[in-house]
Amino acid sequence: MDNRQKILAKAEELFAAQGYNAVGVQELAQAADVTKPTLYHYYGSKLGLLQAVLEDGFLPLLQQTREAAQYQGDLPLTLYRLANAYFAFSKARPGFYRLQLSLWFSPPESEDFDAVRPWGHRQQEMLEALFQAAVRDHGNMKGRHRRYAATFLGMLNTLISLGLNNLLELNDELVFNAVHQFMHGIYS
Amino acid sequence: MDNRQKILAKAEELFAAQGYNAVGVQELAQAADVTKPTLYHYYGSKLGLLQAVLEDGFLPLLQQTREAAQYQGDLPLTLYRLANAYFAFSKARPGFYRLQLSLWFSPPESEDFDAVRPWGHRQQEMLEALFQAAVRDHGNMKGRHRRYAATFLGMLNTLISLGLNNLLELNDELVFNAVHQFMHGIYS
DNA sequence: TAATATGTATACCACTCGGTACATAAAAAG
DNA sequence: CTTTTTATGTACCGAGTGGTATACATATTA
Repeated sequence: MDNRQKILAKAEELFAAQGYNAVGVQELAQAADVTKPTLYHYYGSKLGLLQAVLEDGFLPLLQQTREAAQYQGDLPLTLYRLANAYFAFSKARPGFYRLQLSLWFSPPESEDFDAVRPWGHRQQEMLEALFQAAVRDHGNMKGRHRRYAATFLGMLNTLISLGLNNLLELNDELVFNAVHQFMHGIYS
Repeated sequence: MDNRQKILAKAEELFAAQGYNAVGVQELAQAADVTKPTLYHYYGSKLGLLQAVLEDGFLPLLQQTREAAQYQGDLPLTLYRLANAYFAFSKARPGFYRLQLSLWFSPPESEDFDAVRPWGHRQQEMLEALFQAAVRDHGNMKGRHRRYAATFLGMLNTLISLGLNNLLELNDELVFNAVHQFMHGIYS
């Protein structure tokens, strides 16, 4: 593994464990067994490193969830696949998912939040497009696709953060129940 | 308003807007129109100030929600009152609620998280006691009170954070729908 | 009026922060 | 074999960090 990747991996690990602001560049370079100018050579700044970490995690997440979010006439099935994709990703890369969640809830005026904002929008857009497409078959959803997208992702993140803290097992039964409960909220 | 309160109010405001780590003690004292030793005179340390801010917010929150969480045989009604209490509080003190949420999602090894942890537990205990009490009338809930407490609070926080960002209006209809949906998840 | 807390200000501490100027090493290209 | 690009190390920067020693002012109490 070259220095570039070593830095990226350690950054994801330390940012997830201690938070972006709490980790110093010096500490980071030391943990990656590299000197500070080397780090700056590759990533330009601490914020640049954070952005690289986010891109490294969000690109595969978005790719995998986009595939699952293709609507083909069966909304519960699509949501089921989507929830599974999210759960699988959070299990495969728990550190990144933790980091991403904590950034998402960080204060709206901070530079950390600015770094996740665009990725949050891309997720939101993907989900909105899904619920928009489903309006054809579920007329009563009309005009609510934005709200559905936000609450669905919120529900998933609630469950995932419980899963990350071992308070819940993210198994098939849970996925089924969660989607069922969410669909019930749409029908009624 | 005396200096003590001025410091506390500014701290809540700045911590909520920029994050605990991103705000310096110097900056804080300046914003409260006070010198640094004055701040240390009252609160001892930056962490001590954060703890005071949390106590100042969580004590009334817990008091108001505890009253709403008294189970008297009607679970949907209790959850309805509880959700209303949470929503009302988040509207009354949006800055504090934001801060509390962001701390709750900050990395588990950070000192910020240590500061909210006990308050999170007290909320969790209150909700567990409620669902525990409701087991008498809802046998199928048995053994799941921990999960119900966590997911119910998670749902409320999802909605509240959408409300704080003006993506959702936290009105009576929403409370009704949310509780209804949650109860459906219990029955089925 | 004297003694005692309480509150506030000046000036400083050692340390860490993110970031960089500059020299050198290694490798690729001519 | 030289030149140029890419990569890494040494040593440093000014600014800001959380925190404090100490003196001074203002009340309260004896």
